[in-house]
Amino acid sequence: MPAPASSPSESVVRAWARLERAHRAAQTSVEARLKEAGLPALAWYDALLELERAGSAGLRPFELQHEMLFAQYNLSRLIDRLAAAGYVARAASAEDGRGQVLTITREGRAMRKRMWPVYAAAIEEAVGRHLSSAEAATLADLLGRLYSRAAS
Amino acid sequence: MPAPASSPSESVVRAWARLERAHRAAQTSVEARLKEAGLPALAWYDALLELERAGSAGLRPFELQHEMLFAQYNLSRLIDRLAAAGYVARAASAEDGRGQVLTITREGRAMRKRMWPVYAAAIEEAVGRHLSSAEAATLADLLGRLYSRAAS
DNA sequence: TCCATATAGATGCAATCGCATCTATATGGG
DNA sequence: CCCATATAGATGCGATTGCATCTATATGGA
Repeated sequence: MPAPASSPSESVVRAWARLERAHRAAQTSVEARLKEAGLPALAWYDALLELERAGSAGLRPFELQHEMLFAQYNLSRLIDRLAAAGYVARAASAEDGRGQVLTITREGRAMRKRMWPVYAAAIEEAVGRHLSSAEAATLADLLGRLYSRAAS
Repeated sequence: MPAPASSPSESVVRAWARLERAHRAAQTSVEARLKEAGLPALAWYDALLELERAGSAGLRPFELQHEMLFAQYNLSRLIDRLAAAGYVARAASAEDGRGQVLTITREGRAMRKRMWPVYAAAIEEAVGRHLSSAEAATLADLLGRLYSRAAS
Protein backbone atom coordinates (compact mmCIF):
# COMPACT_ATOMS: atom_id res chain seq x y z
CA MET A 1 0.00 0.00 0.00
CA PRO A 2 1.81 3.12 -1.21
CA ALA A 3 1.55 6.18 0.92
CA PRO A 4 -0.74 8.79 -0.61
CA ALA A 5 1.47 10.87 -2.85
CA SER A 6 1.86 14.42 -1.66
CA SER A 7 1.26 17.19 -4.12
CA PRO A 8 4.27 18.12 -6.19
CA SER A 9 5.97 21.42 -5.52
CA GLU A 10 5.93 24.10 -8.16
CA SER A 11 9.54 23.45 -9.10
CA VAL A 12 8.79 19.77 -9.54
CA VAL A 13 5.91 20.50 -11.87
CA ARG A 14 8.10 22.84 -13.84
CA ALA A 15 10.86 20.24 -14.04
CA TRP A 16 8.37 17.69 -15.32
CA ALA A 17 6.96 20.04 -17.94
CA ARG A 18 10.42 20.90 -19.17
CA LEU A 19 11.44 17.28 -19.22
CA GLU A 20 8.61 16.65 -21.64
CA ARG A 21 9.38 19.63 -23.81
CA ALA A 22 13.14 19.26 -23.82
CA HIS A 23 12.85 15.61 -24.63
CA ARG A 24 10.41 16.18 -27.45
CA ALA A 25 12.54 18.91 -28.97
CA ALA A 26 15.74 16.89 -28.75
CA GLN A 27 14.15 13.66 -29.91
CA THR A 28 12.52 15.31 -32.89
CA SER A 29 15.71 16.95 -34.03
CA VAL A 30 17.84 13.84 -33.58
CA GLU A 31 15.36 11.64 -35.46
CA ALA A 32 15.23 14.20 -38.23
CA ARG A 33 19.02 14.20 -38.61
CA LEU A 34 19.13 10.44 -38.84
CA LYS A 35 16.33 10.36 -41.33
CA GLU A 36 17.78 13.00 -43.59
CA ALA A 37 20.99 10.98 -43.65
CA GLY A 38 18.97 7.98 -44.78
CA LEU A 39 19.71 6.07 -41.57
CA PRO A 40 17.47 3.96 -39.33
CA ALA A 41 15.71 5.39 -36.30
CA LEU A 42 17.17 6.05 -32.89
CA ALA A 43 15.76 2.89 -31.34
CA TRP A 44 17.75 0.80 -33.79
CA TYR A 45 20.95 2.46 -32.67
CA ASP A 46 20.18 1.93 -29.02
CA ALA A 47 19.42 -1.74 -29.54
CA LEU A 48 22.49 -2.30 -31.68
CA LEU A 49 24.68 -0.55 -29.13
CA GLU A 50 23.43 -2.72 -26.27
CA LEU A 51 23.93 -5.85 -28.31
CA GLU A 52 27.38 -4.79 -29.36
CA ARG A 53 28.28 -4.18 -25.73
CA ALA A 54 26.99 -7.60 -24.80
CA GLY A 55 29.50 -9.13 -27.19
CA SER A 56 29.31 -12.70 -28.40
CA ALA A 57 27.31 -13.78 -25.35
CA GLY A 58 24.44 -11.74 -26.70
CA LEU A 59 21.37 -10.70 -24.78
CA ARG A 60 18.02 -12.23 -24.08
CA PRO A 61 15.15 -10.16 -25.41
CA PHE A 62 13.86 -9.48 -21.92
CA GLU A 63 17.26 -8.14 -20.91
CA LEU A 64 17.31 -5.78 -23.84
CA GLN A 65 13.79 -4.80 -22.98
CA HIS A 66 14.85 -3.80 -19.49
CA GLU A 67 17.88 -1.90 -20.74
CA MET A 68 15.81 0.07 -23.18
CA LEU A 69 12.69 0.43 -21.02
CA PHE A 70 10.74 -0.85 -23.98
CA ALA A 71 7.37 -2.53 -23.76
CA GLN A 72 7.59 -6.26 -24.37
CA TYR A 73 5.51 -6.27 -27.55
CA ASN A 74 7.38 -3.30 -28.93
CA LEU A 75 10.71 -4.93 -28.34
CA SER A 76 9.52 -8.13 -29.94
CA ARG A 77 8.65 -6.23 -33.07
CA LEU A 78 11.74 -4.08 -33.05
CA ILE A 79 13.77 -7.28 -33.05
CA ASP A 80 11.68 -8.59 -35.94
CA ARG A 81 12.67 -5.55 -37.95
CA LEU A 82 16.31 -5.65 -36.94
CA ALA A 83 16.48 -9.33 -37.80
CA ALA A 84 14.73 -8.79 -41.12
CA ALA A 85 17.32 -6.13 -41.92
CA GLY A 86 20.07 -8.60 -41.09
CA TYR A 87 21.47 -6.62 -38.18
CA VAL A 88 20.55 -9.03 -35.41
CA ALA A 89 20.61 -12.82 -35.22
CA ARG A 90 18.19 -14.84 -33.11
CA ALA A 91 19.15 -18.21 -31.68
CA ALA A 92 17.31 -20.50 -29.31
CA SER A 93 18.53 -20.20 -25.75
CA ALA A 94 20.45 -23.19 -24.48
CA GLU A 95 19.35 -22.79 -20.87
CA ASP A 96 15.78 -21.68 -21.37
CA GLY A 97 13.57 -23.43 -23.86
CA ARG A 98 11.17 -20.49 -23.94
CA GLY A 99 13.75 -17.97 -24.88
CA GLN A 100 16.22 -16.74 -27.40
CA VAL A 101 19.60 -15.17 -27.45
CA LEU A 102 20.16 -12.12 -29.62
CA THR A 103 23.51 -11.22 -31.09
CA ILE A 104 24.52 -8.40 -33.35
CA THR A 105 25.75 -9.35 -36.80
CA ARG A 106 28.71 -7.93 -38.67
CA GLU A 107 26.28 -5.86 -40.71
CA GLY A 108 24.70 -4.66 -37.50
CA ARG A 109 28.03 -3.49 -36.15
CA ALA A 110 28.76 -1.77 -39.42
CA MET A 111 25.44 0.02 -39.37
CA ARG A 112 25.85 1.14 -35.78
CA LYS A 113 29.25 2.50 -36.64
CA ARG A 114 27.88 4.26 -39.68
CA MET A 115 25.13 5.88 -37.63
CA TRP A 116 27.39 7.21 -34.93
CA PRO A 117 28.84 10.32 -36.62
CA VAL A 118 25.38 11.55 -37.57
CA TYR A 119 23.97 10.66 -34.20
CA ALA A 120 26.87 12.30 -32.38
CA ALA A 121 26.47 15.52 -34.31
CA ALA A 122 22.76 15.48 -33.58
CA ILE A 123 23.39 15.03 -29.86
CA GLU A 124 25.85 17.87 -29.88
CA GLU A 125 23.35 20.05 -31.64
CA ALA A 126 20.42 19.11 -29.41
CA VAL A 127 22.21 19.01 -26.08
CA GLY A 128 25.90 19.79 -26.07
CA ARG A 129 25.58 23.13 -27.77
CA HIS A 130 23.38 24.43 -24.98
CA LEU A 131 25.40 23.33 -21.97
CA SER A 132 28.89 23.41 -20.58
CA SER A 133 30.45 20.09 -19.80
CA ALA A 134 29.92 20.61 -16.09
CA GLU A 135 26.28 21.51 -16.64
CA ALA A 136 25.81 18.40 -18.72
CA ALA A 137 27.27 16.34 -15.90
CA THR A 138 24.88 17.94 -13.42
CA LEU A 139 21.98 17.31 -15.74
CA ALA A 140 22.98 13.69 -16.21
CA ASP A 141 23.22 13.26 -12.49
CA LEU A 142 19.79 14.69 -11.79
CA LEU A 143 18.16 12.73 -14.59
CA GLY A 144 19.78 9.56 -13.36
CA ARG A 145 18.06 10.02 -10.04
CA LEU A 146 14.67 9.88 -11.71
CA TYR A 147 14.91 6.26 -12.66
CA SER A 148 17.16 4.83 -10.02
CA ARG A 149 15.62 2.69 -7.32
CA ALA A 150 12.71 4.37 -5.61
CA ALA A 151 13.45 6.97 -3.00
CA SER A 152 12.34 6.38 0.58
CA MET B 1 25.36 26.94 -43.64
CA PRO B 2 25.70 25.63 -40.11
CA ALA B 3 29.18 25.12 -38.76
CA PRO B 4 30.15 21.49 -38.62
CA ALA B 5 29.02 20.23 -35.22
CA SER B 6 31.85 19.23 -32.96
CA SER B 7 31.73 15.88 -31.30
CA PRO B 8 29.80 15.81 -28.03
CA SER B 9 31.71 15.38 -24.81
CA GLU B 10 31.21 12.27 -22.75
CA SER B 11 29.09 14.09 -20.22
CA VAL B 12 26.86 15.41 -22.98
CA VAL B 13 26.32 11.92 -24.36
CA ARG B 14 25.50 10.68 -20.89
CA ALA B 15 23.07 13.53 -20.34
CA TRP B 16 21.34 12.70 -23.61
CA ALA B 17 21.10 9.02 -22.81
CA ARG B 18 19.64 9.77 -19.42
CA LEU B 19 17.24 12.28 -20.85
CA GLU B 20 15.84 9.51 -23.01
CA ARG B 21 15.65 6.99 -20.23
CA ALA B 22 14.34 9.32 -17.57
CA HIS B 23 11.71 10.64 -19.90
CA ARG B 24 10.58 7.21 -20.95
CA ALA B 25 10.35 6.01 -17.37
CA ALA B 26 8.44 9.05 -16.20
CA GLN B 27 6.17 9.19 -19.22
CA THR B 28 5.27 5.52 -18.96
CA SER B 29 4.42 5.76 -15.30
CA VAL B 30 2.38 8.94 -15.66
CA GLU B 31 0.39 7.57 -18.60
CA ALA B 32 -0.25 4.39 -16.65
CA ARG B 33 -1.64 6.32 -13.68
CA LEU B 34 -3.99 8.27 -15.87
CA LYS B 35 -5.13 5.16 -17.67
CA GLU B 36 -5.78 3.18 -14.53
CA ALA B 37 -7.91 6.08 -13.30
CA GLY B 38 -9.90 5.86 -16.53
CA LEU B 39 -8.74 9.28 -17.66
CA PRO B 40 -7.55 10.54 -21.07
CA ALA B 41 -3.92 10.63 -22.05
CA LEU B 42 -1.35 13.21 -21.09
CA ALA B 43 -1.55 15.06 -24.38
CA TRP B 44 -5.19 15.82 -23.74
CA TYR B 45 -4.31 17.45 -20.44
CA ASP B 46 -1.60 19.55 -21.98
CA ALA B 47 -3.86 20.78 -24.74
CA LEU B 48 -6.71 21.51 -22.37
CA LEU B 49 -4.39 23.39 -20.04
CA GLU B 50 -3.06 25.61 -22.81
CA LEU B 51 -6.56 26.33 -24.03
CA GLU B 52 -7.77 27.10 -20.54
CA ARG B 53 -4.90 29.52 -20.07
CA ALA B 54 -5.77 31.20 -23.33
CA GLY B 55 -9.22 31.99 -21.95
CA SER B 56 -12.09 33.05 -24.11
CA ALA B 57 -9.80 34.39 -26.81
CA GLY B 58 -8.84 30.81 -27.53
CA LEU B 59 -5.89 29.68 -29.57
CA ARG B 60 -5.23 29.03 -33.21
CA PRO B 61 -4.24 25.45 -33.92
CA PHE B 62 -0.80 26.50 -35.07
CA GLU B 63 -0.24 28.35 -31.80
CA LEU B 64 -1.17 25.29 -29.80
CA GLN B 65 1.07 23.29 -32.07
CA HIS B 66 4.02 25.49 -31.22
CA GLU B 67 3.25 25.44 -27.51
CA MET B 68 3.13 21.68 -27.45
CA LEU B 69 5.88 21.03 -29.99
CA PHE B 70 3.44 18.79 -31.79
CA ALA B 71 3.64 17.89 -35.44
CA GLN B 72 0.98 19.65 -37.47
CA TYR B 73 -0.86 16.53 -38.54
CA ASN B 74 -0.76 15.12 -35.03
CA LEU B 75 -2.20 18.27 -33.60
CA SER B 76 -4.91 18.33 -36.22
CA ARG B 77 -5.99 14.88 -35.19
CA LEU B 78 -5.64 15.49 -31.49
CA ILE B 79 -8.05 18.37 -31.92
CA ASP B 80 -10.40 16.10 -33.84
CA ARG B 81 -10.51 13.78 -30.88
CA LEU B 82 -10.85 16.54 -28.31
CA ALA B 83 -13.66 18.10 -30.31
CA ALA B 84 -15.39 14.75 -30.76
CA ALA B 85 -15.25 14.30 -27.00
CA GLY B 86 -16.82 17.72 -26.54
CA TYR B 87 -13.87 19.26 -24.73
CA VAL B 88 -12.85 21.73 -27.40
CA ALA B 89 -14.89 23.94 -29.73
CA ARG B 90 -13.71 24.95 -33.17
CA ALA B 91 -14.81 28.20 -34.76
CA ALA B 92 -13.77 29.84 -37.99
CA SER B 93 -11.23 32.58 -37.48
CA ALA B 94 -12.51 36.07 -38.06
CA GLU B 95 -9.19 37.46 -39.28
CA ASP B 96 -7.91 34.51 -41.24
CA GLY B 97 -10.16 32.64 -43.59
CA ARG B 98 -7.86 29.66 -43.61
CA GLY B 99 -7.88 29.19 -39.92
CA GLN B 100 -9.84 28.38 -36.83
CA VAL B 101 -9.97 29.43 -33.24
CA LEU B 102 -10.06 26.77 -30.58
CA THR B 103 -11.65 27.28 -27.20
CA ILE B 104 -12.07 24.93 -24.30
CA THR B 105 -15.62 24.02 -23.36
CA ARG B 106 -17.13 23.79 -19.92
CA GLU B 107 -16.80 20.01 -20.14
CA GLY B 108 -13.18 20.45 -21.16
CA ARG B 109 -12.45 22.56 -18.12
CA ALA B 110 -14.18 20.02 -15.93
CA MET B 111 -12.16 17.18 -17.38
CA ARG B 112 -8.88 19.02 -16.96
CA LYS B 113 -9.77 19.71 -13.37
CA ARG B 114 -10.70 16.09 -12.83
CA MET B 115 -7.41 14.91 -14.30
CA TRP B 116 -5.24 17.15 -12.19
CA PRO B 117 -5.17 15.25 -8.88
CA VAL B 118 -4.21 12.04 -10.60
CA TYR B 119 -1.69 13.78 -12.81
CA ALA B 120 -0.21 15.67 -9.86
CA ALA B 121 0.24 12.51 -7.86
CA ALA B 122 1.86 10.85 -10.87
CA ILE B 123 4.29 13.76 -11.28
CA GLU B 124 5.18 13.61 -7.63
CA GLU B 125 5.80 9.90 -7.91
CA ALA B 126 7.81 10.12 -11.13
CA VAL B 127 9.81 13.24 -10.37
CA GLY B 128 9.17 14.91 -7.04
CA ARG B 129 9.87 11.88 -4.94
CA HIS B 130 13.40 11.65 -6.29
CA LEU B 131 14.50 15.25 -5.94
CA SER B 132 14.61 18.06 -3.44
CA SER B 133 12.86 21.23 -4.40
CA ALA B 134 16.19 22.93 -5.10
CA GLU B 135 17.32 20.04 -7.27
CA ALA B 136 14.08 20.16 -9.20
CA ALA B 137 14.66 23.85 -9.81
CA THR B 138 18.17 23.17 -11.08
CA LEU B 139 16.87 20.40 -13.32
CA ALA B 140 14.15 22.65 -14.69
CA ASP B 141 16.70 25.33 -15.40
CA LEU B 142 19.05 23.02 -17.28
CA LEU B 143 16.25 21.43 -19.27
CA GLY B 144 14.92 24.83 -20.18
CA ARG B 145 18.23 25.66 -21.79
CA LEU B 146 17.85 22.77 -24.19
CA TYR B 147 14.99 24.29 -26.09
CA SER B 148 15.57 27.97 -25.69
CA ARG B 149 16.91 29.91 -28.62
CA ALA B 150 20.06 28.42 -30.07
CA ALA B 151 23.30 28.96 -28.23
CA SER B 152 26.38 30.47 -29.85
C1' DT C 1 -5.39 43.05 -61.09
C1' DC C 2 -2.88 38.76 -61.67
C1' DC C 3 0.30 35.50 -60.49
C1' DA C 4 3.84 33.12 -57.70
C1' DT C 5 4.61 31.69 -53.37
C1' DA C 6 3.74 31.05 -48.45
C1' DT C 7 0.86 29.55 -44.69
C1' DA C 8 -3.30 27.10 -42.20
C1' DG C 9 -5.14 23.00 -41.73
C1' DA C 10 -6.96 18.25 -43.41
C1' DT C 11 -6.33 13.59 -45.05
C1' DG C 12 -5.03 8.85 -47.50
C1' DC C 13 -2.00 5.47 -46.50
C1' DA C 14 1.66 2.79 -44.51
C1' DA C 15 4.27 1.97 -40.29
C1' DT C 16 4.29 1.68 -35.45
C1' DC C 17 2.18 1.46 -30.81
C1' DG C 18 -0.80 -0.35 -27.07
C1' DC C 19 -3.84 -3.73 -25.42
C1' DA C 20 -5.30 -8.12 -24.71
C1' DT C 21 -4.43 -12.58 -25.31
C1' DC C 22 -2.10 -16.76 -26.80
C1' DT C 23 1.47 -20.56 -26.87
C1' DA C 24 5.21 -22.76 -24.79
C1' DT C 25 8.38 -23.74 -21.34
C1' DA C 26 9.80 -23.26 -16.35
C1' DT C 27 9.25 -23.69 -11.47
C1' DG C 28 7.56 -24.80 -6.98
C1' DG C 29 4.40 -27.45 -4.14
C1' DG C 30 1.89 -31.44 -2.96
C1' DC D 1 4.95 -37.23 -11.05
C1' DC D 2 1.15 -33.80 -11.50
C1' DC D 3 -0.79 -29.55 -11.26
C1' DA D 4 -1.07 -24.48 -10.44
C1' DT D 5 1.18 -20.57 -11.46
C1' DA D 6 4.83 -17.68 -13.36
C1' DT D 7 7.74 -16.14 -17.13
C1' DA D 8 9.46 -15.65 -22.27
C1' DG D 9 8.02 -14.21 -26.29
C1' DA D 10 4.56 -13.70 -30.35
C1' DT D 11 0.45 -11.83 -32.46
C1' DG D 12 -4.49 -10.05 -33.95
C1' DC D 13 -6.56 -5.87 -33.90
C1' DG D 14 -7.80 -1.15 -33.14
C1' DA D 15 -5.64 3.46 -32.23
C1' DT D 16 -2.02 6.66 -33.13
C1' DT D 17 1.99 8.43 -35.68
C1' DG D 18 4.65 9.91 -39.70
C1' DC D 19 4.91 11.00 -44.48
C1' DA D 20 3.39 13.03 -48.42
C1' DT D 21 0.18 15.59 -50.43
C1' DC D 22 -4.03 18.28 -51.00
C1' DT D 23 -7.30 22.32 -50.60
C1' DA D 24 -8.04 26.93 -49.44
C1' DT D 25 -6.90 31.42 -48.20
C1' DA D 26 -3.21 35.07 -47.63
C1' DT D 27 0.47 37.98 -49.19
C1' DG D 28 3.79 40.32 -51.86
C1' DG D 29 5.35 41.79 -56.06
C1' DA D 30 5.03 42.98 -61.24
